[in-house]
Amino acid sequence: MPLAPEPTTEPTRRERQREATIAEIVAASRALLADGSELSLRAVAARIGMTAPALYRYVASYQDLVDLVAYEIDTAATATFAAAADLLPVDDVGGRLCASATEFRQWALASPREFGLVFANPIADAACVRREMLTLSSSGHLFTDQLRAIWLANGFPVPALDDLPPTVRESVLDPLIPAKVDGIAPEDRGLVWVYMQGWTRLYGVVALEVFGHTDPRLIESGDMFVDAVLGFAPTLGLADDLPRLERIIRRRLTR
Amino acid sequence: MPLAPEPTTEPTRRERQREATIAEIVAASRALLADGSELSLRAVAARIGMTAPALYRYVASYQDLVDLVAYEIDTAATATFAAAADLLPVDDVGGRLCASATEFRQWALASPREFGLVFANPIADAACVRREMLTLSSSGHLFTDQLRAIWLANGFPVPALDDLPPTVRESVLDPLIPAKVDGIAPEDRGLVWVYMQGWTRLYGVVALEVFGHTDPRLIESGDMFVDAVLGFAPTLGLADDLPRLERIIRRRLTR
DNA sequence: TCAGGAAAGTGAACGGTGTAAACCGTAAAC
DNA sequence: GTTTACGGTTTACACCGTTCACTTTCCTGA
Repeated sequence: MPLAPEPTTEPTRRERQREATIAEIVAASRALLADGSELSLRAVAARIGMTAPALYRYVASYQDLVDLVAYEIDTAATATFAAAADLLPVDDVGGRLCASATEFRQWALASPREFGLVFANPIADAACVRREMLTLSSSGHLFTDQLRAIWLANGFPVPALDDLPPTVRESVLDPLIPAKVDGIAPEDRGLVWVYMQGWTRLYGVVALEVFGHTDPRLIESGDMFVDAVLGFAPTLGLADDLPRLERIIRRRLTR
Repeated sequence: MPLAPEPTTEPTRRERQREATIAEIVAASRALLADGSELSLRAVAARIGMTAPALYRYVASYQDLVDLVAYEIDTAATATFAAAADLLPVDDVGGRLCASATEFRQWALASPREFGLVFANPIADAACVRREMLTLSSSGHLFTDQLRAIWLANGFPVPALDDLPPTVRESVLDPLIPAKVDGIAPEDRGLVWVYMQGWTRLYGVVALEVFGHTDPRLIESGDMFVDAVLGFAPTLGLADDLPRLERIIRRRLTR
């Protein structure tokens, strides 16, 4: 019986074909979501000229399809968050974070269904596959990277490991969340805790706005979001930059 | 043709019967959710010994049923949040808010589907009925009440109307969100803005935890939640009370 | 008291969903 | 060149929300 195929061998013809079909499935799914249609196996299958049961050759279940699509959407969206930051100079670390956060918010409001798929999909009770999906989420990597850039630039105060609750210390030393911590020395891991605090607040406003559980006029004006971001900025040593950061944020709000 | 029936007339027999059936529908729906089953018209109908189409005599659509159940769940859950506060003396205004907030969090984690129904149900695109549901949400009333109690007790600083962005000023003067503002003088309406900030942060942690998009160990320990609440407490003039408030919160975490 | 009518409930049906099983042709693998 | 396994279809099942036609039941007004 053959061992696992050569790791670095070129993909066989079938494998390439299979990969292409999967890409087609994801593309059709995203197109459906963008159209405002429901994401369903039958709709996806019809769009790529197949019958629904055939999809089970590529996807174990409907939830599996959702996870796959969510992952792809997340990486694609993260690319736009990064692109928003790249419109600013590399040394404007605070501005870049604000730009990405704002782009995140704008994306969420413009694609609430996609946001729901990626960021409001219960992961709690599911198996390890869905858990590891969480740690692979790329948007988390982007924001941790940007946070670290800010910290490297201005050295804002970060809690010492000994000042953290035991469970928090455990979590920042060996995180189960999407975060690029390999480049952060263990004694500086308090930075990850700051990230979690910031992510919680960003997620809070955006989820609140997307689900519409707040005054629509404040969603329209963006004041609630601006306040949330600027309210956290001082924690990152950006207190002196607030007016400038607000301009950066508001510039992205209207487009 | 008869006008609308006398407003204060006692309900006729049919009306009482109808009311009872609606209550039965809600009870069956809540029982389904509590069992972990899916909420469906057919399941609800079967549980109360009816067929699915009969439910349309009481509910206009599935979404309408969801809204109805969500409303009832919200008021029932709010009662438990209030009960948690009532275990503390009336003059411990800060402790009471912490108790209610913690009870809210515990309830959300224990009943994620109910939480999703009430607090993560898109309201944006729907009609006015769903909008007004938002302004009727009772949990918002509880928290605004408790916030006002704190403010009356210790008079923490509140932004002046003139310091608020125009849209925010508009929103706090004539709010479209669940908030009991009738008893708050217009010049003190900055308090409502503080409430929105607090609600945003509370909602953020809880939603993040419920959806599992964070380290499960931090959900288990509750450190993220404690940090979020204590992080906002100073805004409410409770900076000197943090250790005591933390004890109040943690006491409710484990049960 | 009795007829009329509205309200409540049933059954069948339509179009939709995810999913399982049986089946088949074709392309890859030995 | 045979064999195997992959990718696909067809059929079917058990659900779902919703509509329609029909019946039963109960309240009401003359």
